Amino acid sequence: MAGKDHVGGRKAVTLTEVARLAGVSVATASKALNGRSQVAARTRARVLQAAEQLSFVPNTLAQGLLVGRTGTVGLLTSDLQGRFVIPILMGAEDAFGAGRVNVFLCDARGDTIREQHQLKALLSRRVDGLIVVGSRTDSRPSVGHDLPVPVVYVYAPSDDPEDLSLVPDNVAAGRLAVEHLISCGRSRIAHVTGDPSYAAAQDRVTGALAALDAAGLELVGEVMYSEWSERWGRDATAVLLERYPDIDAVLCGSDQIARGALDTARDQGRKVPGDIAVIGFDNWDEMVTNSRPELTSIDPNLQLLGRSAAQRVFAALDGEEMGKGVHTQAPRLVIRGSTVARR
Amino acid sequence: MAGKDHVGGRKAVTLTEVARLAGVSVATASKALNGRSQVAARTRARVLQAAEQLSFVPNTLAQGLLVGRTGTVGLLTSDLQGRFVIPILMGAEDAFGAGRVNVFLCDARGDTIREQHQLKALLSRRVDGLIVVGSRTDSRPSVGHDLPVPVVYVYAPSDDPEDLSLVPDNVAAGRLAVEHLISCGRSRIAHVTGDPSYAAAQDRVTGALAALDAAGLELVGEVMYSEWSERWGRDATAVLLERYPDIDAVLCGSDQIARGALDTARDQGRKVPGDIAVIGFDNWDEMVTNSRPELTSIDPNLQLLGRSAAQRVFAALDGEEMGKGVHTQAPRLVIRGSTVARR
DNA sequence: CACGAAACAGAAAAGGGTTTCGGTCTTTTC
DNA sequence: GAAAAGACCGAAACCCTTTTCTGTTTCGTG
Repeated sequence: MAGKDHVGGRKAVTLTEVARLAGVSVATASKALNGRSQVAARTRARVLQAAEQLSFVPNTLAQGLLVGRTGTVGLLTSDLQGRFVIPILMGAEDAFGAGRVNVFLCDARGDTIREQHQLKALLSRRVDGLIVVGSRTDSRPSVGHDLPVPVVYVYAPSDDPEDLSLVPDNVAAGRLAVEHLISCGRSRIAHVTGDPSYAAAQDRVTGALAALDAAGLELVGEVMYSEWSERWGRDATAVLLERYPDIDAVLCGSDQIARGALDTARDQGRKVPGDIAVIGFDNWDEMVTNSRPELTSIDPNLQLLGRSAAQRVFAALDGEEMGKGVHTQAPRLVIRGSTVARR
Repeated sequence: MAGKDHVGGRKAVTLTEVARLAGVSVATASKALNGRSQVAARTRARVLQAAEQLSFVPNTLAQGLLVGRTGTVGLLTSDLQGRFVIPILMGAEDAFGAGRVNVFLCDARGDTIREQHQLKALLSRRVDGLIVVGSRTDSRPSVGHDLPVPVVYVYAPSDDPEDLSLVPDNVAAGRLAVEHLISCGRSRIAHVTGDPSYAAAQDRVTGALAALDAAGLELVGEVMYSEWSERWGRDATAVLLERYPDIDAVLCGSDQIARGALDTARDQGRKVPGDIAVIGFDNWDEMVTNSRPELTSIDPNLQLLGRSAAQRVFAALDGEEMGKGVHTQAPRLVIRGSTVARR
């Protein structure tokens, strides 16, 4: 008997066994366990005790077969590795966890074939909904328009305007950053950012330039594009300080670049934030709290984004209209020592 | 018809509908789709075409109901946030993805009640196996001994020796680090590490001391414990350099601490690796490649750990003996510029 | 005591797929 | 020409749970 299902374990208990032990029919057992009213108190107690004794757990799959809902959602990501996916995932898992929904996690590793495969697997599991999470804010191909379940795209929007996409508002983020720098009394602001092929980079530039324009200011020099690394932050800032020694703020396209900027400023004896203010994007905890000084950053509120996605799927399940188009999530400014001196 | 299931979608297609379209019984349709031999070639073609036309996807749940297997595995983590869980998760998801197993992801947020809840949910979903991932290498309470499915603990071992646990070998890691420093000609080695309540910290110390002992050396000063942060790395290294100016290597308990050490060394004009070698643990990509110089580190091979866990569950499903006790995963030394000068 | 009304228990169907078994139709062989 | 063999298809059972509907018992009341 042992070792039949697996070593040391027993097969899962079914309602039939509970009913037999309690000496009732499965129908009665079901009603007793689900609090239906057509069961005598004594009978109910007997059933409950039997269920307890066998540590019975109802088979959600069989339940789902009846109801037509599985209470599961597929979360299809293209890049788990990436920092941005995790907070989104947590937000979604959190929102779902509250109701009794479980999440299937699939990582396509950025491979389209693989993604199709995973998609099919999820549909065959009859997920009630689908959340597609990308690793860049650039638009991505839709997974299809006439799927039997609602789909929400997060972080990376779908290229099909009929789909619903939830993305961080990087234009607002750029604007917010510059407004903060200006409010700190800065006026000679330079911008070092990452890979120009990223929509995130372009959007932040757009927002930053708009905010500068609104204040009657201009960016110092050209936007410096390259890669999202500390190294580039260091190198670019070195060039910047040589070419424009009088800048009083560096707007950095990511927290990593910002850390590089802080390092170079420090190396060259420029005080932060006294001589130069530095601000980053992403509010990546480890980067932001370990630098000297701690880094002011724009938080894209990714966890909220994940939660919203989950709520949208919930709503769609309840028959609500799904909505479409790209919706943005407002960012949040987190002020630390790199722009405002600590008393 | 539209908007019945959800906006813009259609209900999932069942085998019955395919059979009707093909003009055969469900039995025949099933056999045709599954390559059974008792179907005429022409009939089979008709069924396949019908399935194609309706884009039929078989209901894995219904299949699982028959077979008694769902082809799903629960992955129960206590802390998704943590850096260590993700690589493990990826390794497992990867290994499972190859076979047709899908992963339910649950995050208990470090809450025991919540964990029990999730566990019950997973069992009610009839997962075929369970992987429990912790965020520290300290042992954790077993989720129970007589569950109807095989369970593997990863990173954080179970406190029940009857359970199977897979953990990184931190003793070996400590040893490996010191051996590397010695092989680089270092002999005056100090150790700055994190929170002493972490088994990881203690184990690495054990390994390090053993390696020193084997080489006839002694640690310079006491082990310096505090927290796993860059700040502590900086402060501790400053103290160290003042108290023992002649040290030629700092063994750091994490990559973060090591980055702090690098910063302080740089501030004080000590050349790395010329004057002082620095080595960290975890091989955390962003930390390790962005420092000046790049950081030598011990990689705990977490992805392999996740993969092993998946394979163990697979094996158990195939009726193999589960095994028990704590098994360790050998670490890997990754040499970079902080211990060996780049030509 | 008899009748109606509750109260309670159980049989059966449903949900989607697979499999077994039995039946029909065609083909081969003597 | 008849019997045996094979090829092919379909009815029905099964997995597990819920729900509806029917049947039985008990109780209260006239």
